[in-house]
Amino acid sequence: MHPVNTKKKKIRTMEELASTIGISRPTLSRYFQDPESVSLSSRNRIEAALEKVDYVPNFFATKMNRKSTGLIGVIVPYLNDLFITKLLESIEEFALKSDYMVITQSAHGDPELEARAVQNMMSMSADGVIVAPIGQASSLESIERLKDELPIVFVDSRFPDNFHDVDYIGTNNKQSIALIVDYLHRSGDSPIFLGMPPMNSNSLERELAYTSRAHELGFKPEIIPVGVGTPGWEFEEYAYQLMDDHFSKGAYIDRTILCANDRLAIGAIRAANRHKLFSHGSGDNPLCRIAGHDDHPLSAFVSPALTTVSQNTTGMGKAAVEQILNQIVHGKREDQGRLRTFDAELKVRESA
Amino acid sequence: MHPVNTKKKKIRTMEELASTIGISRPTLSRYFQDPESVSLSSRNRIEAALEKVDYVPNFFATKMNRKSTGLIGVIVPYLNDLFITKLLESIEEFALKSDYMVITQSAHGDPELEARAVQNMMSMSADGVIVAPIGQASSLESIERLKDELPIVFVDSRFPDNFHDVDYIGTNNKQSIALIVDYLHRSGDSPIFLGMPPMNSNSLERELAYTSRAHELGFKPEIIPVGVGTPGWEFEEYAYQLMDDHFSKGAYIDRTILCANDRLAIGAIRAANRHKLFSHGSGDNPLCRIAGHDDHPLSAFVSPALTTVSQNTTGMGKAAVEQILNQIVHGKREDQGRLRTFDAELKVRESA
DNA sequence: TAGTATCTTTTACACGCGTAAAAATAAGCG
DNA sequence: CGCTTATTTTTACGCGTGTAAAAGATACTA
Repeated sequence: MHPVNTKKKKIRTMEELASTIGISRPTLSRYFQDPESVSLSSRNRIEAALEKVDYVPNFFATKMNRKSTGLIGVIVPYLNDLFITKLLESIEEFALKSDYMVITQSAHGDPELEARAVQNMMSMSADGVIVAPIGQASSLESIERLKDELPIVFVDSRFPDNFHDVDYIGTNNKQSIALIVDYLHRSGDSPIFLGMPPMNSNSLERELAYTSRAHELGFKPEIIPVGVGTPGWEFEEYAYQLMDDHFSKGAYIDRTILCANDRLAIGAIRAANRHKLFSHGSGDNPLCRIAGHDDHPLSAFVSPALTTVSQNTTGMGKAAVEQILNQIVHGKREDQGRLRTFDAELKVRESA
Repeated sequence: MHPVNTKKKKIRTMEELASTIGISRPTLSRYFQDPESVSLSSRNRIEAALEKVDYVPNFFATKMNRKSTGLIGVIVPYLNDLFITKLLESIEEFALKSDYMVITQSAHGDPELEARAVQNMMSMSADGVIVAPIGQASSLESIERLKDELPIVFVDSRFPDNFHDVDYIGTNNKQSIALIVDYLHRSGDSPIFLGMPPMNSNSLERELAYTSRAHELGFKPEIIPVGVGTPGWEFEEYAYQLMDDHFSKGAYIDRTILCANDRLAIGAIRAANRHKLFSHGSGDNPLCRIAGHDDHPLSAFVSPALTTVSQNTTGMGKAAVEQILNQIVHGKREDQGRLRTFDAELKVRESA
């Protein structure tokens, strides 16, 4: 299979290509935007030529003088989280299906980088921007400016006290937390709650949902106090340290711990394993139970496999794209943003 | 803290801004590229004006008629892998330090999307492109074209039989595998090898390194045959299914298994746990040992914690940026690409 | 076949900014 | 203060493409 070194002739500009074909450049331009907009004869000549030639339209020139850039921006808080990357994959999948190109920028947990990402999106005149904000630390000012300029949609997390006119796609935390709380409550000990440091809206919403459901079920909610120091974005490590500390003191060792997300749960499970709180194989009931939230891709692979509730990342990605496209097409900016929340499904595995 | 709604005046073009300041546009243009290139008096007037105004330069126009776009493209095979995202974070960190903007495109494991990503990079005239190819399935043709047009660097994985003139940054698989093989060999049973389906260069290199080291140490290398069916990119699931199957038949249950990467190891550990192959707490020696490769961010959190060797992602990201910048600045395209491989460190934890 | 409606292509201009060359200003110097 | 040189600013043009308006081609009717 020796590759025939048929180096195609390199063409640099549309002008050049047009003249070699023998048509005018604007005709070619229109062909690239919609092959149907050109007569059949021209189309055939163009496509024949494209076979024998190596031409890539200039990205900047094509986007420059155009009402719609065909770009959808995505701003994510960080990348070292498989839930976020799953969401990102889903967004890209559906954006591509609608012939949009996705430009992704990660804030790497840094508000300044998030602000810069916002600038980039405005600078590129993205048709719309899907934002998974880093949370409380976000620069509201910069996101405010983004909102004034471009259609935006929040996904995963939002700002409950601001941006009421912005669409939001997320998990129905009230439902998902109730689902897992109910399960834990009826299958054993009532759960206590391990939250994340108050970084984004999910953090708060899930804690409130837990408390509220506890009251409805008639047990006393109990929340593990957050640890000291700055936990950063290393959720597993944070939860591990915190719970290892507690377990060492004999605290919580026989409790059912509901974690605000799977990454925390994975850290907590690690701590529990270190203290042998799961008595596998020895017949008796485990002392400790741990449950999570999200259905993180690796949650089925830890031991004991994590009982959790699944977030519908595919649905959320699809919905985020739909909402942003809706704004792009209809240009509607209503007083009240549309909220689309997705119900979670219970994933009973081994840890609870 | 009611935000003072000091909506800054929106300025759309540099022309507009220049006229409100009272200087010419080119002066402003030069200020944005290098504030020092403008006289102090102009600089002060410009900076004073920028305080009171909301202006973002047009991304496309600024990149269009310029020899250097200031863009570094990064093409990754997929995003659902924390090793890749760690690498990505490192690349972005160092690119930003050199005032380059990073454009990331994921192939999502699909050769067609990878080819499209390549097109995008050429279309955007990135100053250089860092490519972590999806591997054997990659469209060599499209990467070849990319190489002809722009400076490129391979990272993580490469094409051993082609592209000898392309720089490569990766892990020194020979060293890293020897490191872990030696450790396993001297601390217990000699390891057998669980590879990944032959998808990228690491797959092959690590298997060869294992075999070679086995011969040097004087034990017979043994490689677990790859499973049937298309394993896709779900390494954990693949390894879990494969090893669960073997363990069910009693195969390999008392062996030391070296996995080609941590994601496989996590799947294998899960299978081993299901078959209770790690007899924790019962005093006797574990029947089975499992080791990985990469030091995946979650490998310390599975149980038993994964013994592995760490890839230096930070160093690799830094080196990748350095190499691409080197090509950009010196424009050198030598016959032989520079290979920079990083040694790994042993991370002894619990699983072996 | 002339005339009109329709479809296609081309001409002509615009987009927002970079940059080389020209002009203006400032600085140095006797 | 006039002249030369160094520095800064401005003028003028170009980048590669989109797109509205004008021109041309085609089809259809009477």
